[in-house]
Amino acid sequence: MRGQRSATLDDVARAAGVSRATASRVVTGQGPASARARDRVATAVAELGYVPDAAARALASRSGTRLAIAVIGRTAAVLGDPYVGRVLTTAAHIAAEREVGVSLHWVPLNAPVTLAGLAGSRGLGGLVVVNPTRPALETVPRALRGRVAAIGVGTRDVPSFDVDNRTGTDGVVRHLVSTGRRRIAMVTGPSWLPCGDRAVEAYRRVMQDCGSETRVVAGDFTAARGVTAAAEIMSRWPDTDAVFALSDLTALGVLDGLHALGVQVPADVAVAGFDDIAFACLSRPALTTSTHPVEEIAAAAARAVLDHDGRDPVTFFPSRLVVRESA
Amino acid sequence: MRGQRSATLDDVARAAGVSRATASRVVTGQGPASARARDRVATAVAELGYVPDAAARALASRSGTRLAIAVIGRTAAVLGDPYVGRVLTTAAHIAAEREVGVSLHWVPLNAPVTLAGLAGSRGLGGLVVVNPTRPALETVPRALRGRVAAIGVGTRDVPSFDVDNRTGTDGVVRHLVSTGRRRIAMVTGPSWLPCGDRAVEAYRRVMQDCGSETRVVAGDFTAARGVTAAAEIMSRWPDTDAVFALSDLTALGVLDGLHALGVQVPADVAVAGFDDIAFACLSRPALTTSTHPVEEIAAAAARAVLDHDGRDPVTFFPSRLVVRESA
DNA sequence: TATTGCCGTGGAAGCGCTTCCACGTGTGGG
DNA sequence: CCCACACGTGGAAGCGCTTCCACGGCAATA
Repeated sequence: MRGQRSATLDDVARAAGVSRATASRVVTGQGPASARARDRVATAVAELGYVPDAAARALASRSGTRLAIAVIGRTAAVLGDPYVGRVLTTAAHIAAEREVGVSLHWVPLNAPVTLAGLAGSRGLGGLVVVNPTRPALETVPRALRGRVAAIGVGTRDVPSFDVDNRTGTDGVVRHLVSTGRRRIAMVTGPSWLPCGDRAVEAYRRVMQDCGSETRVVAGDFTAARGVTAAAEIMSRWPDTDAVFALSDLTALGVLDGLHALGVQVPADVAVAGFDDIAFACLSRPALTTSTHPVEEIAAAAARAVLDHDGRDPVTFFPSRLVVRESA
Repeated sequence: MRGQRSATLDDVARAAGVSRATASRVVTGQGPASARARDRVATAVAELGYVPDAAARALASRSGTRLAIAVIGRTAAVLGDPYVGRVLTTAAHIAAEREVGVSLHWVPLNAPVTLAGLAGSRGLGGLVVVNPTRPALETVPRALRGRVAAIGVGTRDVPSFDVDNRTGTDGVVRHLVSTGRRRIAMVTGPSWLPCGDRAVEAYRRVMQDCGSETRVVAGDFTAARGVTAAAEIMSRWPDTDAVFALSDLTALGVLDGLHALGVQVPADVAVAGFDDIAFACLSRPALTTSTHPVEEIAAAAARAVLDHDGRDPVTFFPSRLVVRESA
């Protein structure tokens, strides 16, 4: 068992009988190196169990070797959300392809911890901000601009990637109308997330087209809120015949809340969600919803920051209606 | 608008009219500094928008400022699993308390990418390995030993934290027995995860105690597997009157598969899961299960590596039976 | 007034790595 | 046979930061 100190590149170079410069070239695979040198260094690396120091490497090469994901949100709940899990999974994949690490940051809303501190910019290859708010985005250090992308919100400040929840909502609500529903309530997302506005707008338009009043209650994308929202809606508008929630989690909660109220779904009230999460097809009745290609979106964002390409400011990914039993 | 290069500590020192050493002391808050110096440096920092470079800091101070979470698993699915999301949430919190970052790594089973490469040890304050396999654990660089903890598996190699799924399973299966079930099938976890062994053992013991045969099929903690497992069980042992799955996700899938087969739950077959995930109470019928204090476990593991305390090698957290409608 | 002690400070030495540059070598063409 | 040109190599200069150490100035003590 060797001493405490872990092996450095100098140790490797010495063991291999070459200079540190040569050892570095071999280890990184950059620059010329004779077969002989390559061999000896490789042997030494294996023998000493050498692992390059990420910090030193980042410092010397002044290049990013890390993809940071910052999740903005009011509570810890956001990280428990399957949505974030899918984003992280995807990011981890893209990062693995590029051989960069992923760092994860949870930024509370109205955070004293800003994205600036988070970044510690050297060694940061790119930053993907999930559900950014404008103030949060403004704390991104200047040096990083151009290596930042947003997902979950369409903003023009940085390249953004999001699902097209305008047409998605349109599709769902029209489906409800086409099955004879007219008194349709909507549970939105949290008010600090502007992405819901486009959806609400789409909903209003359809309601207007068929001469119905709008029934909007604020949500927060959680299942718990769905339960209370169901009660709220049925007490404010007892003749409601359909509920559309901008999140499957919430829709599932609505299903539960309605069940507790003794309301039959879809016989009495139809329920539809948005996202098409894995559980959507496991609920009873199975949830009608609209897809949300989270993986595609996250991959696009991760690639955008890592490749540093100057893309269109906002990209919307299409959402597709999935009709199951609940509506 | 200042030049491209972001401000360094030298810039701050110059602007404040002090030496770099003093500036460093003020910024880190370590070491003596006069009120005057503190003031001037603080002003300069604010003015220049200075952000310390994490890499350089880690390199110079040779101290860890990052908590790494490595998730071991066969497919990307593991990261989509709510379990991992909860672990990450918790880790992010603990890390935020300690003012360290979190990095996330997905390590495929039989990974060419080992935990060694992941670590790039400098700047790593600790490593929590989720669902470690012994080979994976062996790739952890020596320098890191003592700053590594495992969760999701009880291993003696490093401090480990896991739910006590032996007594948890015992509780669930005895509950099934107490409600008159005798022909109970079990869907296990993935075979590469040794943690399931203790659970299977507990199940076998109860079955033996009441003179029933064991009916075990291998699972993988996914809902999809639950659907196929239900079909498999009902065709192999048509008289089965209860199914216990070691994961709620799988149990939910079993519910779905049984429904497709026209089997009534719990009338014909009782179903129970393990984990008590959020969706457990949203399914119809609501799922009977046993708790899994993921947050507590993850917090304990994160604290253990960050505080570098020499705790007991294996800690099991108790699981509590939650009876709902499905069993 | 001379001596001891302490505190705030700046100089300088690295942390482990990448990369520029200059320096031999060995090859091909003139 | 000599010059040009590659190519592989080692020396050395940093990357931005922390921290050791020695130094000067001040107040407290003799």
